[in-house]
Amino acid sequence: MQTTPRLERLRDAGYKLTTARATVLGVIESHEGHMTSAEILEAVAGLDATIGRASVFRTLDLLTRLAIIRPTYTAGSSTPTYVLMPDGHHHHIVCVQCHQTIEFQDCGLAMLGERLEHEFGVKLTGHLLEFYGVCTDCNEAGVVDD
Amino acid sequence: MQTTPRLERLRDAGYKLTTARATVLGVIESHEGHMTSAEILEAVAGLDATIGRASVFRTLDLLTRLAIIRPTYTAGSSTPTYVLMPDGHHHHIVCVQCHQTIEFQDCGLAMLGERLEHEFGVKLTGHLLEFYGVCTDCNEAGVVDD
DNA sequence: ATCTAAATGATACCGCGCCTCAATATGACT
DNA sequence: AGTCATATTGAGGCGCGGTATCATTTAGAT
Repeated sequence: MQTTPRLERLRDAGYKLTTARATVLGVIESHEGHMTSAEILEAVAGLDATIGRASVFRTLDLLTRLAIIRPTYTAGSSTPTYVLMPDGHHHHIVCVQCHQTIEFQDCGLAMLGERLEHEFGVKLTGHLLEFYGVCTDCNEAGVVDD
Repeated sequence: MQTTPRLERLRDAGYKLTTARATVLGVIESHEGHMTSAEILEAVAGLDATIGRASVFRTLDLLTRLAIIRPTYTAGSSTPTYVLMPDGHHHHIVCVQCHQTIEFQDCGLAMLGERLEHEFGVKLTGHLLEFYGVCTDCNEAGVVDD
């Protein structure tokens, strides 16, 4: 089986490296952005039709628990989009009008993270920082706001 | 109709102040924490049985668009929990094992926000900062991790 | 009081995500 | 390499969260 850094993380955590898991992770990694579960399901089915829906969802849950990906709300109230957190963290801006996301690098959060670990006795593995606002396009499109 | 600061925000944005909206917002405000849609539905039904499910979900969407609340996926991939963002922002730690959330105050993000506004030409209204990790309890419960 | 348009509630519907369980594949051990 | 225990899988069905529809009601302006 292939051996990518992220797959190793699975093994290190005591999980088996299976085709289903490798495929799901591969899909997300190659996309390098936000994907809905529907998109992931479709892409996985395209690569390997023998992989079942259930396994995809199970893998998504697993990857989430390992802080490799993170479900995040962007559009409707349902169906999260999954975002890859290459180094355990991710940062973006979400336009509340058009749901476009702008990713950005960052940030003085490592320090804050360490402080929190001591303060609350937790072991942190990653973080997500989301800003909300109105993007340039939507702003110009002219919402009667201010 | 009642007049709370947050309800005024609805009116200012051009929305009508209805019983359904006031009730939903009241439920979330009085809970002051994370609530699933099921919990909100139940609480609303308890207060006013004439309010329909659809309106509750519509209101949740509306409040989200106004950055008054924010859905976040703390547990599974489905069913987000809604968190109140009193001042347009919120910060918490999510345990990836038991899904407990620890809220904390913050943070040097105002400065970062301003920088981003200039850099990307967006108008920010709020932000959410989530840390992921393992809480003390789960850590002691002994996961074979390191 | 009147009027208009936004908002509501009831219901039915759709599809995401989960559960179950027998079959399979992984990784450890010999 | 072969064997074995066990985690994991895939298929399919199910539950339910969330949405669409539409006639009715309500907020708010005049």
